[in-house]
Amino acid sequence: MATLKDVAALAGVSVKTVSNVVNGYAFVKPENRRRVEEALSATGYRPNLGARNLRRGRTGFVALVLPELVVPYFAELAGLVLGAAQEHEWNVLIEQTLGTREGERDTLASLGPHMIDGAIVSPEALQARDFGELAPGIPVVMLGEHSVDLPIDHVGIDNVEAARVAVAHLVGLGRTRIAAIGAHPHRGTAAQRLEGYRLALAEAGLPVRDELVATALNYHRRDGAEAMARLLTAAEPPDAVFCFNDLLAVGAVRAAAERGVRVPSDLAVVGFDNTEEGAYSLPSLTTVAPDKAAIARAAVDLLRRRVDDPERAPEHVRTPFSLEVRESTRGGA
Amino acid sequence: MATLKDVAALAGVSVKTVSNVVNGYAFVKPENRRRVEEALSATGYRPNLGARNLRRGRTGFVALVLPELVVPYFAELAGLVLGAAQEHEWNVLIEQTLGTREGERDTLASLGPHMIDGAIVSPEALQARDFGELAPGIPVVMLGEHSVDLPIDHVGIDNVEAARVAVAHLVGLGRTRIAAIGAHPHRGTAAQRLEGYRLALAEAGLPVRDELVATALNYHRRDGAEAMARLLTAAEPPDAVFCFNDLLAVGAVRAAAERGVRVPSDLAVVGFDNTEEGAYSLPSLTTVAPDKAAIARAAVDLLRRRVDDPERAPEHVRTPFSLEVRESTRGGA
DNA sequence: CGGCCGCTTTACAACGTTGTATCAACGATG
DNA sequence: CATCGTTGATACAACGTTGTAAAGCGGCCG
Repeated sequence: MATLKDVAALAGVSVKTVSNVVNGYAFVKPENRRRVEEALSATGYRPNLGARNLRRGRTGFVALVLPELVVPYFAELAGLVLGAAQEHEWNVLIEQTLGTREGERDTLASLGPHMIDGAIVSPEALQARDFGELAPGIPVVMLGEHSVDLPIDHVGIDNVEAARVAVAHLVGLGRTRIAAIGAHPHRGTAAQRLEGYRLALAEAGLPVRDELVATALNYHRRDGAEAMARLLTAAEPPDAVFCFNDLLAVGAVRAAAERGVRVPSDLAVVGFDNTEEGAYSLPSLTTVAPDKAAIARAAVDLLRRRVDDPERAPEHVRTPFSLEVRESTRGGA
Repeated sequence: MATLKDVAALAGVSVKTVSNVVNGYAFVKPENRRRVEEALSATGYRPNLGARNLRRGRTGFVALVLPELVVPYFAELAGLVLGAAQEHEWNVLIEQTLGTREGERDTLASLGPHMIDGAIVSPEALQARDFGELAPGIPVVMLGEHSVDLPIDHVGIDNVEAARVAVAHLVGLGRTRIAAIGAHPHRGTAAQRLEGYRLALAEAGLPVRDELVATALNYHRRDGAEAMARLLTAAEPPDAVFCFNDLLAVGAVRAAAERGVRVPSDLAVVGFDNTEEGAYSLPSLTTVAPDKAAIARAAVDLLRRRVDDPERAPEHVRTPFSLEVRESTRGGA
């Protein structure tokens, strides 16, 4: 592998002159520039980024820390972050937390100080809170959960309002026994969506029944199916359900179908995340659609600004969302 | 950020002694070891991986190059590769090709020689062929496509046989007008699955009808739906369809449903990849199930061995698969 | 007692790059 | 003609780490 030294020797100039050419320094004699460029392509020189970074103190890597890639929302988001990062000439290192905090702590602690310029973190459960101490000094942008008390940049939608809109839509269909799937003891977003759920019910003068609020410890299809199965055994089963993500909704739809409950006529279903899967499922899912591209872009932009100026005040960017109304709440009753 | 020098100063020993302690060198006087360890934790020392790697010539990074993370198969695979890589103390850098080769070439060419120890590549279209020249000298393991002529390590299932089994299953249900969705001019796997399809038909004494073989330029849900819509306009529409991945199958199922064609009674559907989505869709998808965990493990293992010994002969690892029979081919006419 | 060996530590160089200081050549200015 | 500023090139040091060679210090053996 050719180094600056090799190129310099071939071109008959000093190492620094080659470096200058490579970095576009203006004052190089045309003659020398030509010779260097020739030597560069002759040797197929590629700068050693490791060495360059060591010298410059930047690495060109950012970490994207998220729970699981198998969750389509995160996969879609990761894809968009990859794209956005590319425009900043950043390479993305993906770390899966899988819910466990220890492994996470280790990787980030060892990787943290030197190998990454910053991190975009989609926190699960408690992680948001103690992230500051976990990665001291690393520029971090947080996704999803909005913890105003933390002095950390943050991007996300208004979860309370989004949930309220979703449930209000169900109310507008005339449903009265509206269930929720996705309550979670430690997840900030879960608390916020539950809050929006309660708000919408209150606005409609409907009671909040505890037996209609189902907990989901993970947000996978299986959990949605199990929760729905439980809800359907109630004396008075729900006529609508708001699921805190699309996977839960997919599971819920299946559990309903397996028990002969028809969607949307017997049960209207709303999901969250607007994954492509939900748009193609049978029936297609009405869902809260966060602008994922905007989230990815905002996160990377925010991280860029934080890296450039570590002292700036933390910013909270609120990205837009919309409600995609599809078959799972259309027609029927 | 503390460096070896800082720690050495604090402990009153040389930089190298600290380095020795950090790296577990045996011959350090207990007294010194203790002092160094104290200084280490007092300063919260973290080795600068960039510097270490520059010195050692290894980076601890591997690239995972794949078409798109939004395709669930790749998301699931990526998750598994991340896990497998962790056991080798590798960090994974994910690159999306999005089908375009230029961007791909650039990233890998610049990243290639110095920042990654190797790459696991899931090639799309032509990429397999010219990958050797694209990333000269980088240890590479190829996924999916089996090009025996390339002197490159490779992991994958027997696509011809898998497709044959899938279509044979449809034949076994008594279907006679069996369509295929996913033919592609440049994709190696597409050619192989088509081959298996033809084989199974031939074995059953069924003709291969060109009008029943649908091309799909991408393997997204939309493409499956469009292809199915075309197939259903035929004079004699198919009574079964073998889709080259689950996304195509999901799209096909939806297109069928929108036209009142029932699955599986009117149309039996088989997918490929065994994504979770297919297991929960309505109806759930019969699908070819490659052992994804085995693929991920084999790929990382193979890469490890290649990195350790660049001269070894390329190996082709064939991972197992099975056919998951579900609702989309169960019961019905 | 001299030489050798094993343990322990250290100085030094090197990985490949870039910032800084320096120097030389040159034309312009007073 | 002396001085200055601009242009162009270079040597050197440094980023933080580790491999190498070597040296100091015992003790053991001949």
